[in-house]
Amino acid sequence: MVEARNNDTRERILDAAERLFMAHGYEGTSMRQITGEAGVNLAAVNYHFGSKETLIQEVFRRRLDWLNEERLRVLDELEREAAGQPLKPSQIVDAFFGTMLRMAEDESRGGMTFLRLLGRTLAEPSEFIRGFLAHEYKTVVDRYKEALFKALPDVPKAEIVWRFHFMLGATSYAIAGTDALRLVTDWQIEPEDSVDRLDRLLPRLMSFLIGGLRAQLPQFPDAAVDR
Amino acid sequence: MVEARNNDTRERILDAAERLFMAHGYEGTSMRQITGEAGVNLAAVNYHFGSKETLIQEVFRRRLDWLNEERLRVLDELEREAAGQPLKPSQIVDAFFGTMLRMAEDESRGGMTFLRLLGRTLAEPSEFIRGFLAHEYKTVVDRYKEALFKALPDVPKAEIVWRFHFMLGATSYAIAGTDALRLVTDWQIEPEDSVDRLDRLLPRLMSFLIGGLRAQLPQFPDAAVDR
DNA sequence: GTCTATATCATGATAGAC
DNA sequence: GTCTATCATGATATAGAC
Repeated sequence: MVEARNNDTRERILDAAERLFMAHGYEGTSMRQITGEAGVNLAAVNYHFGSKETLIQEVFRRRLDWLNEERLRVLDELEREAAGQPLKPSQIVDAFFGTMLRMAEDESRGGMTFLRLLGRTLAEPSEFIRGFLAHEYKTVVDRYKEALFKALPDVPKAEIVWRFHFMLGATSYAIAGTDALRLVTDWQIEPEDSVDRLDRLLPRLMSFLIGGLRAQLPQFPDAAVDR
Repeated sequence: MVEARNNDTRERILDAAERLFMAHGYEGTSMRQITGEAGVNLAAVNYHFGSKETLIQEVFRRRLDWLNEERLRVLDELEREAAGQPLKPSQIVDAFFGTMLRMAEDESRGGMTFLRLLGRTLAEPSEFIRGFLAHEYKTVVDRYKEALFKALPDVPKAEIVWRFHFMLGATSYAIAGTDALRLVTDWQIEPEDSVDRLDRLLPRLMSFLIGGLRAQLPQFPDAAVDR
């Protein structure tokens, strides 16, 4: 809490916005709340970011740039080591989802706050948010899809894409960590089973995802053609 | 579109609210949008429902009452037929998630619109919404948890609860059917692989969920005790 | 760069005529 | 039950002094 008194304001705004968007959503958070929590003037947001839309984009960009580069780096590394052989599905799943979850252990990269924001936002209705997220993600998702195609040559590609989709959903939901889920599930949790214990969540989630990814292929009730 | 000219207004409001909340979220939808689309007067919402909060609760209650009763009915039926024997996990999963997805084939029960709204709302940040959803769901989730405990006696209960949680996430995400996902996944979809073809989605999702539910148990890296 | 003050507009809700 | 008119509030954004 020293040093560059300058971009301090900028960072304080981003931190407050990250936390509040996580807690109340984009539409549910006002600029007054953000500047109030950041302890800066109301006008500072527009000065530094231009608009509320640009602000949330910056909130994501600040974290996602690193995450997606890291995901590509890890995949490159795995493929280099494999020297042309297909990877194990569990390696790919861990490189994509594990890297994301482990990021939450690093407070300087947003910690659980950003992870939860990300989980919630993937289901967010605002079109422009989903739009730029899709753009941020496109390259990395394409690379991972290709890796999965190679790793699972017997599974139809459409099936793999759907299962990627299901894995994203299970993970987003798990990391969104809404209180609703604690209520819905509402079990007597032991401390080591808490949502916040990422070291316990990660192996659990990985088992589930890999089980789903490698599940028996579906039996369609009828080879019906288009209606 | 005739008959009771009276509660017609009420239904029109509920229909419009359902669609708009699905498309833009709770905070992102205004009463003016709702009454505009419903073709009724702005004051009608407050007259019929009292407030925006009560309105969205009614939007959900109208559909969830039936769904959750149906889920209990189907589970009762399965347990009656099993006569004390544990059910197959796939039967339980289908009774819970399959019943939900098949509801979307019935336009008079909200169709895809309500299904998507439901998927998105489970990750919604607004506390009061998650609060009453949790309340609506509590009984049915408890019953299904018990059924899963019996069906999978070798799997620790905490593990089953987590996997239920993951299944909910994968399903919510799949039915939320955001355009973002089409972009993220962005494959050349064949018509029969479209999000809207529930008859194709259901078997796919079931395979994935059951694969995840029955996956190998996780290996925790270290039997660490509390910090 | 940061502040105050304010412009402009949209929101949820209600009072009261019909 | 339905309408018009309006209130009170809070929203995003900006102009202009310091």
